[in-house]
Amino acid sequence: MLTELETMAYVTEVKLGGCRGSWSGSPPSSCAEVDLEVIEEYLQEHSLEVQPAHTPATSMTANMGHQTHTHSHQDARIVENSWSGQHAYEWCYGCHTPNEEYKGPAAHPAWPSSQDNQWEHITYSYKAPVYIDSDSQSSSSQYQDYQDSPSPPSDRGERKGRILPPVPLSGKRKERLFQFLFEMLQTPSMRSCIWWVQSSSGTFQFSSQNKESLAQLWGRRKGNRKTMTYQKMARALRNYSRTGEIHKVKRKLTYRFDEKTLRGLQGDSKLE
DNA sequence: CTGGGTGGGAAATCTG
DNA sequence: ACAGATTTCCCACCCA
Repeated sequence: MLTELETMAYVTEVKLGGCRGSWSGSPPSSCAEVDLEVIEEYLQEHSLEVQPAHTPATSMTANMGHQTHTHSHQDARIVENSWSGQHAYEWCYGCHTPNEEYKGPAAHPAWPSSQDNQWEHITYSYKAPVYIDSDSQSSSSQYQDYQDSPSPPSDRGERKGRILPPVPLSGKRKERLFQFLFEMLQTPSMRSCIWWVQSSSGTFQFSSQNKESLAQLWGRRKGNRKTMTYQKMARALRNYSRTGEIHKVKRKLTYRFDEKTLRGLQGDSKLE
């Protein structure tokens, strides 16, 4: 198997495939498909080290590349290889190392080719300053308006997850979709799948071309029986508009974390 | 018309 | 057993 460095190099290369939109909204355009295998492996090895030795699940390589192909037996394999949802994730207290290095500002929405030391801690705790993206300071003038949310009717009220009892992770909480999404948002290598449109407001967008890959990654992480698709993942996202964690913005493939949710996600690491 | 997105109801699953 | 959080299906609607 590849060494970490090689893996990284590969990963970054794969997606760096020359595609760069300057602003936030412009997706890393026609970026090559993302190699889930590599990314997932990396994520598992680094961010999820706390996790049960995942099966040498590699090998089913190069299948997922094509997000939109139909899967049949592939599903089965995914199931087998997926680490059945047992994800050691802690919503509030992390078993992670405070990564100061993560001062984010990655001026350009470009893949940190090789200097992405950030990969080292894609743990669940990030430094507050959300990974700045293209647009936080950009000309997103046109996207100012969708701050529509008057103010969360405090439906689901307080960040139930956020303020978890200071109990040691006796029962590890399963990672939630929005947490996963946030994590991906902090992962430079996932830029071709998802990125911040305006990190300050928690607005992010999926890549039209790689959204399926991201969905599959989510599905695998959860250890679902079938392959996760963007459609299904989006359905879950829609549920969030009810509970308030994430809201849809009029823009295509764009969503926005609720303020509280975002604060929780960001502050998560500071709590330590 | 078609394809890509979006919205949701509803039932099935999983997990704590 | 039960509730919460999806997951899975499926259908309707929109818009470019």
